Amino acid sequence: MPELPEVETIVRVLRPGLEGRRFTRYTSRWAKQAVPSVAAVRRGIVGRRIRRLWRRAKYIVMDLEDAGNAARRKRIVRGADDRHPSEHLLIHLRMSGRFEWASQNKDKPRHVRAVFDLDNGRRLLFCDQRKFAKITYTTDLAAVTGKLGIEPLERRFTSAALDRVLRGRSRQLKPLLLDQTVIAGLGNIYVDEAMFRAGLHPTVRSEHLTSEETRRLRTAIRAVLRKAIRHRGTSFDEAYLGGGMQKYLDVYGRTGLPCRRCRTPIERFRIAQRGTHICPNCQPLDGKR
DNA sequence: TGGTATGTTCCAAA
DNA sequence: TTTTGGAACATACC
Repeated sequence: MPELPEVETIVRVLRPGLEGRRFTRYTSRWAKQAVPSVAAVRRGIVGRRIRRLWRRAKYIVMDLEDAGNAARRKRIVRGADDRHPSEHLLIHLRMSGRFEWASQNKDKPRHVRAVFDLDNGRRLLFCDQRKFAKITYTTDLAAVTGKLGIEPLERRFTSAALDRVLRGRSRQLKPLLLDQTVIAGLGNIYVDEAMFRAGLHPTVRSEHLTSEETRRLRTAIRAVLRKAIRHRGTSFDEAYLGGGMQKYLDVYGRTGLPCRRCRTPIERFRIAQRGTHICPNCQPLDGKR
């Protein structure tokens, strides 16, 4: 489910309830979800304060306060300080991970895989129908996130930067845009949406884009992500937050419906095992590419 | 019953 | 070496 805009939305929603709080208890109902292990996550986070909650690509990142006692301090990586905390809890939601605050006057949430208790008595539930999500405790953030590519909403993501990405290899455009080591945070929905906005066919070879097409693609990626964040992401079922972006999708999930721009029916096919949606008229594939 | 799913990773083949 | 395809992970829904 979640791509960059959904993860960003979740971080913004959770931040007031988590920053400054301390974990008092962590229990897991799905051991394989915890990395490196349930015990290691528990040792790493219980008793620790969450200094900051932020997002890197599709990861939810919690910076943990450095340990307060001498025994723990010894274990901390050298150089850790307020600006560069050395201990982190990372959550990757994969296909179906989601957070929910425990509450008595609601139905029991389904697929609860982990429970986090906080020092103010609140309880955060982590649910994950398909059990693909990962909860990682690490003292080496770069070991987890170091291979991720550029953040598409950062200033550094210029047309020139995208141009380098596209020309540095010879791949079909869509699989390249989905590659987290190249651009970090795009998923199947927003890649399809961005390519539609840019008028580009998903199988175009990346190195063949003109500089004008590259500029259009950069603008399209940023616009679609910003719009999705503004609408709090895309919801596909009742489970998720109530984001409203699905109302504004142009191609994803609109197979057979008329293109909003030219009325041509939207087509769906498969690239790299991913359902792919295009308007064949707005996203032509000219011969040589 | 079989096909599908918004993600990632690993392996094999080209 | 790079790119691509397939399977795996695990479950629910249509």
